[in-house]
Amino acid sequence: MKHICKHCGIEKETSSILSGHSVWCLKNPDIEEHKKNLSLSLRLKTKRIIKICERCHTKFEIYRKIKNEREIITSKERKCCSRKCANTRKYTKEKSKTVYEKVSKTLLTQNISKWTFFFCKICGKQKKTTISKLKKYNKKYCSRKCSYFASKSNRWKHTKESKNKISYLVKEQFRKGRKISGGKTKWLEVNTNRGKIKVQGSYEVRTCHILDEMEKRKEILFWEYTNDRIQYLDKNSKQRSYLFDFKICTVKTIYYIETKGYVKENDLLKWNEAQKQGYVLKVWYKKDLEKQERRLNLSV
DNA sequence: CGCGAGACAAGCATCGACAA
DNA sequence: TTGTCGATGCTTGTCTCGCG
Repeated sequence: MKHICKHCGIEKETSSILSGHSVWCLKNPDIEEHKKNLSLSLRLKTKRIIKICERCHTKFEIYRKIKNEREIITSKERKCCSRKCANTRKYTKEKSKTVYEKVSKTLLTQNISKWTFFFCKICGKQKKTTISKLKKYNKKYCSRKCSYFASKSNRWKHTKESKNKISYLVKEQFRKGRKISGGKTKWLEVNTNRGKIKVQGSYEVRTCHILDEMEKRKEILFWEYTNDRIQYLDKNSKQRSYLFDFKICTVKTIYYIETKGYVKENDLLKWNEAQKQGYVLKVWYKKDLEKQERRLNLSV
C-alpha cells in the first residue's frame, strides 16, 4: 500500500511517517492553527524563572522546562540578560595574551588570508599586518620614526593659537612656582650651612659663602635660595615672572639679593617693579662680591 | 643656550561590541 | 571560539614656550 500525502502528494515509507509529515506539511491549510496549539501546550509544561544577569546584575526571565514535575536545568541555560552582556569580556592581561596567541597560531596554520605584508617606503623593512589595517590606515611606514622622516619636508608646524596656548601655560607654571632649569650659566652644587644646594654660576656660589659667613657672625638671621617671584611687564608690555635669587632675613627686615655680571634692559624693569611692589632688592655686582669677601676675610 | 614640559600628529595595541 | 570593526588611549618624536 502506498502512503501518499493528501496535501502535497509526496510518498512516505510508512503510515506513521506519513501522519507525522501531513501535520507539518507546508501545504496543510491547518498548519498555523496546529503551531498555535502546540506552543500553548509547550508553555503549560514550562515554568517562568526570574534570574539575575551575571554581568550587569539586572533581573531577566526565562522559561524552564518541566519533566515529570521536575525542572530541567541545562548547561546551555541563559546566564546573561542580553547578547550585549553575554559578549562583554573582561579579560586579564594573561587571558588576553593566551587568546591572542591562540588566534594568531590558528590563523597562521590555516593560512587564512587575513594577514599580509607590506614594505616600508623609508627603510624597506618588511612588516606583517592585517588586510583590514592595510586598507584602513593605507600603511606605508613600519614605524612612527619612518613616518616622521617621510613627512620631514611637509612637517607639521604649531599654529598661532597653539603657540599662544603653550605661552600662556608656561607662564602660568612659572607664576605658580615652577623651578628654573637649564640656562646659559652652568648649574653648580655648593655646600651651605643648610646642606647642599644647586645654584647658577660662580657669582651665586660666592654669594652663598658670603651669606653663610654673615649668618655665622649673626649679621643676618638666615638666608635662602628663594623661590619667591613677582609679575612684571617686559619692554614689549608682556607679562612675565621674575624669580629672585636670595632672600635674607635680619632682625629688622627681609630683603632680596640679585647677583649680576652685567645689566640688561629687562633687568631694570624687573627691579623697578620689585621696588614698586614694596620689595627691598640689593644688586651685587662683581665689585660688591669682592668687597664683601675682603670684609669677611673669605678666600676665593 | 639648555632645560622641562605641554601641544600636537600619527601609528598602533587593546578592548568592547557584534555576528556566526 | 573565531573574525571583524570602531573607539580609545598609549607611544614616539618634534615643535615651541619661558626662564636665567
